[in-house]
Amino acid sequence: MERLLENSASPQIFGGNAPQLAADPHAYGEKAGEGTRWNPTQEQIGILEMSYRGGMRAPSAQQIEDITAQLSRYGKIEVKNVFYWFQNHRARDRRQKEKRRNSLGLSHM
Amino acid sequence: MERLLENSASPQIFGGNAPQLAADPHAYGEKAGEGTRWNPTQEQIGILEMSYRGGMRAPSAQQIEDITAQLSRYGKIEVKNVFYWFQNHRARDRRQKEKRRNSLGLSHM
DNA sequence: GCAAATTAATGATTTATTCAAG
DNA sequence: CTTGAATAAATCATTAATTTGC
Repeated sequence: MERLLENSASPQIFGGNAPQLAADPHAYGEKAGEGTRWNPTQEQIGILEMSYRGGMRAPSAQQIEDITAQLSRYGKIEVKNVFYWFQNHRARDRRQKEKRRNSLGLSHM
Repeated sequence: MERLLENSASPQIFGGNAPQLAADPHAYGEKAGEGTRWNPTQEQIGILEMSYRGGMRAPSAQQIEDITAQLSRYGKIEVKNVFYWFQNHRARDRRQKEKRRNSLGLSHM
């Protein structure tokens, strides 16, 4: 499906060099260690969630870099992974809340 | 903060009798079977937001009346509710946007 | 127990918006 | 009115959990 990726959903935070990742199922394992998506460790997830619960929602470029540096202690990670993590977490958190809100009886009348 | 509400924020749209609307937080709900504020249903919110996203920002008196008529299908509502909804929604959007902008330089470590 | 098959989570991309420069 | 900057929403794609048949 060749995503081709024109890097649109990211500010100048990670410089615009979008990674060209392997859409081809055969492409893993052999080569240059590239093409697999970031797979966060438990420590990384823990730190990210603590930050989020502590109120961090849309960290600045600087904050993202700091977090990335901290997380890289526990495994390979890039700035864009942290950026995406917050984006996805916000969106999914919000969707859960909406769901909850709807499930409370608000539909009478 | 004494707003006292000189009906400055409302055009001739609802007949000059600006609803007296409680600048005072305590003023709702207590009185004679009237006075509870509008509590929009999910359908009403959905329609309003669709209108807003469709580009409607400061609807004319006629447009407001049309919308009110449409929304009244889903629950009790008045023209002033619609007028205020747009006013508040514009302001809220603007504020959220500002906040996001600020968060780029903001750090609160 | 163990993989293949299926489903659930979640990382990464694309699309549609927003406000407000110009 | 048009465009720049920056998402958030929606979607796509891949990985992990799990279910299932042996």
